[in-house]
Amino acid sequence: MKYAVPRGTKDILPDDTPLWQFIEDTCRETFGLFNYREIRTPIFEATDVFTRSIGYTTDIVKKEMYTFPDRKGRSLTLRPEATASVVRAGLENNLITPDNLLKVYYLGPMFRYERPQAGRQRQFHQAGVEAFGSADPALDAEMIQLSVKLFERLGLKELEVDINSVGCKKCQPAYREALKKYFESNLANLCGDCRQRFELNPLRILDCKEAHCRKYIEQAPAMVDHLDAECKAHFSQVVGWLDHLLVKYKINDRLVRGLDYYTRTAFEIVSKQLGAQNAVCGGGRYDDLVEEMGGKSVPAIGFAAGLERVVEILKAESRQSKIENRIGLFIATIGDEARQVGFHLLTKAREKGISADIDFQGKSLKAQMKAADRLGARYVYIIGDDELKNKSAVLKNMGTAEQKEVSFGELLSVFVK
RNA sequence: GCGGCCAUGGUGUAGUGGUAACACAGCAGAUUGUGGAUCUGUUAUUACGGGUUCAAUUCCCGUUGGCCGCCCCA
Repeated sequence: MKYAVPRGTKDILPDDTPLWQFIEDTCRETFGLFNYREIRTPIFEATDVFTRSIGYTTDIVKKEMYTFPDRKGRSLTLRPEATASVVRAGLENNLITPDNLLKVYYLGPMFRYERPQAGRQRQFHQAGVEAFGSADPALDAEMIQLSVKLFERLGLKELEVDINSVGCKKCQPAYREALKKYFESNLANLCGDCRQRFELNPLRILDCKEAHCRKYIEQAPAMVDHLDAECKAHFSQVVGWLDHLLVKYKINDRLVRGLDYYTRTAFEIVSKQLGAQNAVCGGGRYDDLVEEMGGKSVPAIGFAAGLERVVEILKAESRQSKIENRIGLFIATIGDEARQVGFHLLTKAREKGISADIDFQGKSLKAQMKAADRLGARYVYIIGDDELKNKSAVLKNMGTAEQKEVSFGELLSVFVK
């Protein structure tokens, strides 16, 4: 094989596209129900758009971005996620202002240079929403409800919603100190990675899966206990709204997200049906990002769902219900003249909205029938020399094998009714 | 970036140090103008490069890729 897809990318083939289309349609519909409107931003941006928003110390920025100079030497980057792009677009087009509530959604490919693994690719697809202009806890709850509804409509089961609050600029530093103080004495017992995290971002220690680290993590102080009054009130109202909306959730005070811009509410939906990469969706509030990117102070919240992971689950559940791509009519012909007439009828059928096809490989009638069968054609119209004289031919129902004589003129009316 | 496992026709799988087996799919045919059943025939330089050997698909090394885990995240 001379050419192959680049590592970590995949072709989505015709057998799978119906499933993808179902997922995409369901996303659009569900987001629409919650009054989100679609936004489409470029697939690459000036590198700064991502480095400044996602954070210089995150893995994404440090080692996972596809960054390249264009012909004029500008540094561009394939988007590793879409929130930064949406903020940039919203600011540039004056859609994000303190007084305007903006609800947008997006759908599309993202790029991260990582080692491929189950549920992890270098090009992958996300569907996400962002809401700007409100710090209302009800909005946080609505967004979590939206993500749950989305997966419900997609038909996913066995999901768990985890939520936490990571505090804000004011109270998070104190919590970091508290964590450092706690881990300091046990530093020698932690794994090498955690010792690094201790310096760079102690919050991430909470995420460590090493068994011997977990012993210490369990006893570590929780962010929830270190929130300032406002963050605490916000979090309890989010939880209150979730209860009111009957959304099931689990407070997970060890939940930490990997992007630097999150504040207050952080949430994740994980599936028990996936491997190590088990999050189907993650998101949270980012009240400082808009200002950091040059806008006024505008609170915001969003989440993104990983579509490959949804596909993986739906395939495993084989719940895709074989969304078949059948055609309505196949026109089988014998001889050149019949083919010309057949092609004419084919055109008319298509004009009437009937999906239809004809042979292009010079096949025998038998082989044409076989081809029609494989295409799942509901009907085959068989035209030969005799039929040309009578302007009438046999229409065969491929399901029942019934045949009846139908004139050229009547053919389409049979389908219309 | 690190570790483990793996790499045979379109697909899924056998197998052996001496030039590849099976299933399914595909194509062609089994009386002349008709599909889905059956039968027959047909479809592979055994990922790439190098090494050991009289001889490698089978052994060794490297490369590339895949899967799984770490990391990280969706």
